[in-house]
Amino acid sequence: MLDPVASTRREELLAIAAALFAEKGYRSTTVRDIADAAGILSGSLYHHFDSKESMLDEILRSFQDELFAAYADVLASDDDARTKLERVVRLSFQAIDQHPAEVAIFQNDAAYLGAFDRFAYLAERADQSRGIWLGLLREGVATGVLRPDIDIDLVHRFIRDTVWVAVRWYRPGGELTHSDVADQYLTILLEGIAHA
Amino acid sequence: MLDPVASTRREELLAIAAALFAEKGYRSTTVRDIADAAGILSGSLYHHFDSKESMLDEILRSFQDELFAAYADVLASDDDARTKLERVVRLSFQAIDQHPAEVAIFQNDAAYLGAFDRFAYLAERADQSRGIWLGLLREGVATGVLRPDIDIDLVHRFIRDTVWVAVRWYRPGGELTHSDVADQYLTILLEGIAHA
DNA sequence: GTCTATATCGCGATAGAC
DNA sequence: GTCTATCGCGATATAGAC
Repeated sequence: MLDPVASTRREELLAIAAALFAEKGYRSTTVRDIADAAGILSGSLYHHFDSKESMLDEILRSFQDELFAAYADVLASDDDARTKLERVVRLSFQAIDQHPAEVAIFQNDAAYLGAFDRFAYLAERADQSRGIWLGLLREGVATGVLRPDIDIDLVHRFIRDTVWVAVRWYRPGGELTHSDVADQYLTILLEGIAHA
Repeated sequence: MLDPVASTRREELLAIAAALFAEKGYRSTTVRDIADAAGILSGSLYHHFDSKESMLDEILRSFQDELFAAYADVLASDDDARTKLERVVRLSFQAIDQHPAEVAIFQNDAAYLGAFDRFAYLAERADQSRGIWLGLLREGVATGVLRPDIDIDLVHRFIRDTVWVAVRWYRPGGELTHSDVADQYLTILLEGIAHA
């Protein structure tokens, strides 16, 4: 990126596309929708991008790279399993706050996109994420900070789903911060809602 | 329904359509997809149904009616709040087991469909469901069976999302029954995963 | 109840002018 | 960098034969 200003228009268009993909779904968003929102004609988009698919690819790749780099930082620390688990949860809610469109696209369209070679990396990232969670949960049980009678696989799916699905209702800049949501969620997850 | 046999073909076609809508999304499923899966040509579908939209409408309406009738039974009982809460959770996982396609369609396409007058009842049902959950949670806090320091609205969203999103990975007839999943989920929700 | 044939529309993408 | 103009395709839906 020798000249960041030169890529401004390109990034602007990607942001517009991401918002539309998130709102209407990738397949239901037309290149004309994107062009309309950008105030240009559909043909003009092809000056910037090869195809609609390329736009999506660029959006998802840069987000995933950023997210997994952040995960790697947590895992490289020498915190205990429970702390790492909390940090990964917080990181995820932060990602929803900072990149709601990217998360929504991933939530809504990843299953469909995974079938294409071009988006095979989405499945790889999902596997990688699963490995991270299962590792932390196993470590938590082994070191005695988590209950021994839980089904690790099931807990993983519940955590993953509940965290990411929050993108459907969480609004950046709203009353609740991502940190508030993470606090409440970790309380429920770790201690439950039943009165002691 | 004077002659249930006469409607068999119709219901067969609706089941085929529901499975495809669930798998690929409503908008991405073509009437030709449905006709192909049924072994007929696309034009022939219009002998049975007005439109693709009518098919979806019929699928969603009958499912929602059945589900909310079941909720009403639980609410009409004189169980305490915690028991009712558990029963509603179990009922929901049972719905995923028995009507996975309908649940998946609702999960994936309701936000988009809600914008159409024809599907306005989806939003009404969502409100009704919210009312049920909030009522039970409030009652639970008031009667001391739930922690007083939880954010009722947030807990509602977590429960709703986690329960229904399970349709993405739960497989009817698989190793885990819907009852197993409900057991584990209620344990996590009520007691948490942290070691005491 | 399904077929053949087709109308009409909107899609992603392209070529070349400005 | 955006425009005009358009291609080829596949979408929903329809009309009438069998």
